[in-house]
Amino acid sequence: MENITPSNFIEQAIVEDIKEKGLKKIVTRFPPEPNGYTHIGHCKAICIDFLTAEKFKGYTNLRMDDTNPSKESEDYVKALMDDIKWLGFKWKNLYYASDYYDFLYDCAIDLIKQGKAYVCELSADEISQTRGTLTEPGKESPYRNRSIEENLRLFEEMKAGRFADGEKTLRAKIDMASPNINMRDPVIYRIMHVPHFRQGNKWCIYPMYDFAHPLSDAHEGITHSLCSLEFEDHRPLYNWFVDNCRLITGVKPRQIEFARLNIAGTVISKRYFIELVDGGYVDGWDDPRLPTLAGFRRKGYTASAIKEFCTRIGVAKSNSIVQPHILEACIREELNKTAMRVMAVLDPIKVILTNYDSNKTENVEISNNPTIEKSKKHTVKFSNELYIEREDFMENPTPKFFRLTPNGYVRLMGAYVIKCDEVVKNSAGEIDYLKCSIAYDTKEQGIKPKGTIHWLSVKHSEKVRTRKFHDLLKEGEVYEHGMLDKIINPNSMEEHVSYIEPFALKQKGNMQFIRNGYYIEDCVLSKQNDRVYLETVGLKDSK
RNA sequence: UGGGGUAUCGCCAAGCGGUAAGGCUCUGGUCUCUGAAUCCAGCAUACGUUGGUUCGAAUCCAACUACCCCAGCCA
Repeated sequence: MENITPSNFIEQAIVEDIKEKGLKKIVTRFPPEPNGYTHIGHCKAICIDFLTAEKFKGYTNLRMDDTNPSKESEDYVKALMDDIKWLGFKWKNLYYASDYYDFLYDCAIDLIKQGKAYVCELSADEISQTRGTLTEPGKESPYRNRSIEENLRLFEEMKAGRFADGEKTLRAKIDMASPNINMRDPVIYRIMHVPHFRQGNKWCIYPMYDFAHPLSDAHEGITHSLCSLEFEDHRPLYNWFVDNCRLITGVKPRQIEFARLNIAGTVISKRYFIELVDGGYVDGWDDPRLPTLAGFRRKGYTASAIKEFCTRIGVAKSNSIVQPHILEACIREELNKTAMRVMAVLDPIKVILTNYDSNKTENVEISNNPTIEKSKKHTVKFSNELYIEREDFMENPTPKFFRLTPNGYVRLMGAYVIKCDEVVKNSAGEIDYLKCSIAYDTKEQGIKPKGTIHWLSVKHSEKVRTRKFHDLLKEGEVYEHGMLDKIINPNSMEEHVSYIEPFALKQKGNMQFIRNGYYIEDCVLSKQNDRVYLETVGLKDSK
């Protein structure tokens, strides 16, 4: 642990702490509130929490921050755990803040006994009104100076359920004139006659985050409590509880904040996801259009690529907006090496081979992944009627167009070299189909086509459903559009074969990805910020 | 106008007083049974602004400016 070179400001701080405090073990925690599914923002936090501890040979606890029973449920707990496991992280202990309710209650009693907490009878509105403003100090509550005995009795009665929701609160007695609003006698316990998903009806008072979090951290021996920037203002309060609660012994945890993740063009917000899911605008939490881990997984993203992304974007304190191309690059880099490829034609134009027997069918072997030297192959049926990509034919070619042109040659991926002999048009003057012929003797004739294109046999391909996706809040139209190599059997495919996404149709470099023919089961065209994206939908969990 | 933060290439981001890492994007070239991938090369005299200290500053000091967060009995 002595020779660790810090690679960000958090690790730097930890190295200093190790020297100054003589820490033996670094312990972090990932503390999600079980009220929603894991999203890419959580992933960043998860990576920071786990990877930091890992670097110092320490460990990370998973703690469900379940201090508000009105929002939380067991379903989310399970989903959260599944997601973290899927990412490949192993927590040392699984805890629940609710496991500490007794301890936390004792801490509150201790604070009261020290005259550092009091039962307040101000209503929520009154507390709000007496809190002061950003520029003016607050007013002290008339209940602030009750006797310790009375506070003890009242708090006991709060716990016993004598009062209605909101009637009383327990507040820390700190400083109503503090320039930091969090220090103006924050509420630490509120009355909520709501059953807790794990505690049932045992409690009707629940601790607030600001109180429960630092004490939970300290209680379970967390040395570094890493959280996002918006909690910077809470740090003095965090330290106040750790310093003032006499039940805390041992190493005091240190809170360090980092900037949360923002991705351009993507909303990362539980509230927003809930709206979309509950409103039926998306398929569910795992809709591939959502930046949830479940959505990414369904879309074919891999855990390692997502983790790589989190590593690449780094950890800092500046509020930055990461461009999605960084994530895309991570996905592409990995999937390029691992994903099985098949041919897919999105915008077909028919090719009829005049010198190929119309009753004949041939099996063509095509590599599952050309970047793998001894890649397995899959069989694709070849016949006299084919579809090629409309974009791969140009009637009046530009000088550097290497694909199919009238009287030009092009190679059909894994199959023959063909020549376009005639462009057949309909009455409207649009291309109906192309009459082509196979050049069987390319070698003899010295024909070396510069281009290679993908294709599908008309009678052996099948349509896939695609939808045009205008706006996340509107129902998309349905289009029949696009073909899929029929030979593909999803069950035989390895994990993560579904890559496509998200790429701009107009960006040529990225177009190559679809042209390379990854598996598509169902596509969605989405338009965001004037860019058109194509994403896969419908491939069920690949786990 | 109170408090807490942040400002380095199109996007992330290192740097911690000794003369601007790296990744993504982009641009050339190479190669190729998909114009992809690969490989090779290029891409900040410049670090929010203005002053100051110093032989020397992105790094220290001062004053500005811009943006973010805080007035839940949410986390």
